[in-house]
Amino acid sequence: MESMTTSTGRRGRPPRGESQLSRDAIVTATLRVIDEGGVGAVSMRAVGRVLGVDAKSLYNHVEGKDGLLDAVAEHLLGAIALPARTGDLRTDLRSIAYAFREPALAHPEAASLVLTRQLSSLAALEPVEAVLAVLRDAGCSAEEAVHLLRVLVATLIGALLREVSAGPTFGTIDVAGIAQRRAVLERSGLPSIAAAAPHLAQFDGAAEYEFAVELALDALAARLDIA
Amino acid sequence: MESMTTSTGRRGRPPRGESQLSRDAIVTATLRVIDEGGVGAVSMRAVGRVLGVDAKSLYNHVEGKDGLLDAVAEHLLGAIALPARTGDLRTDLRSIAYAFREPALAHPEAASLVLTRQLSSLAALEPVEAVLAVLRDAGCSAEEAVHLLRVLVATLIGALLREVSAGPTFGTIDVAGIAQRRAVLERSGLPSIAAAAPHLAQFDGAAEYEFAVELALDALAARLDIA
DNA sequence: ACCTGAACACCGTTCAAGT
DNA sequence: ACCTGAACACCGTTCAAGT
Repeated sequence: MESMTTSTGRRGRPPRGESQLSRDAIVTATLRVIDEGGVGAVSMRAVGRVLGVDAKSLYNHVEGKDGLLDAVAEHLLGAIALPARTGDLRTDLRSIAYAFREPALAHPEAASLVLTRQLSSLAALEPVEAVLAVLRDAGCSAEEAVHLLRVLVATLIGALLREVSAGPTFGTIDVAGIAQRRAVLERSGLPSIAAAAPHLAQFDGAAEYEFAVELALDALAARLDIA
Repeated sequence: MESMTTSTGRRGRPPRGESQLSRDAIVTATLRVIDEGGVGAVSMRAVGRVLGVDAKSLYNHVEGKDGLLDAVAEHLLGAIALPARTGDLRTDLRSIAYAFREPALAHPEAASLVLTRQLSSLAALEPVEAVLAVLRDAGCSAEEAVHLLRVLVATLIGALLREVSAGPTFGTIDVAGIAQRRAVLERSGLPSIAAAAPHLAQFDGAAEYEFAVELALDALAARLDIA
């Protein structure tokens, strides 16, 4: 048993290039930890374990645990596949909105990192550039473009945050679960909630996202027409 | 020095009612820890220290650390002062939106708890009831009311999350800071970002929130007219 | 250039022992 | 009913010692 561990009781760097640690490998390993146990399961030791390496080795490639989580968030942001522009405002913003959702759904447990952390890297700027470019093309001023960008992003982040934190337990068509939530809401004693209970007890992430995107696009288009 | 500590080396409950631990006192103490050091500074031991009590005593009033953070979030939600209804859709929703922002600003470091955690308590339902009641009065169906509620909440949460995480370092009128951020953005090599740099480098939380609220109200009112 | 042993000051939580 | 000592299995991080 003991002979299988990489640690041979010696000290210092292992004799051959058997570990091949890299920032990218670390990020991937962290994503695996997150996918399996959520962000709360991330620890330097847990990530090291996945890589067969001591936790302290990570410090050579990443700025502590916080830097590690930043790196994961940046990786996900970089994974956004920005669509080619067509020239139509609604089409283009809609495409970006859905592209933004993709990495969040691929790693739902990690999504809050992207949505919550303040990132200043270049990876974070690319999607911003894409939205601004579309808005500028539609003829709005730099100042207005920034404000509209921020409202749009706020809406998307809020919607995604709900979707990923509602999670599979809420989202699925689990008849028993829906019925139970509905019953709780009906018993709340709050009239409007009781009346809306059947709809409050359900949640279709895709449909809600679409609704939010279209409403935001409506508002945005209306604002640009009078501007 | 040692004589001042409450621990006398003995075991068991202290002789007199000197600790007076309660769920409420614990929540307040936790808020103090958060205000001073952020959510990351919260630990059972740190909260116990504020109260002059052993960390393990908290377990008699709160379901572990997670339950503690839930309790804080619920406390903040309960602190929302819901306005009286006037009967005008825009006026009423606007008032609720600003009421929602208040506790977040009072404890900016704690805001993410409210915005991020999934709460199922009754405290969390009151604001929902308020919004639904206004929407129902305006004549929209239960189903549409739920969707509009969710978009509205998503927008507010997204906007607040940005505001509190942008923090005082970003928000203030720190001329040097603004200039520096602007320079970074201009050097990014992304054309639309460079062009909008002066506006991207600045952030006025109150103004942005107002903009987001008005845009959301516009969209909402437009949707209700044709429904 | 990069990995680890030793070490430090922390964590959350259980449970039995006390009052 | 409620508080704590003892105890356990964890944390993040520094730094010098190794290759």
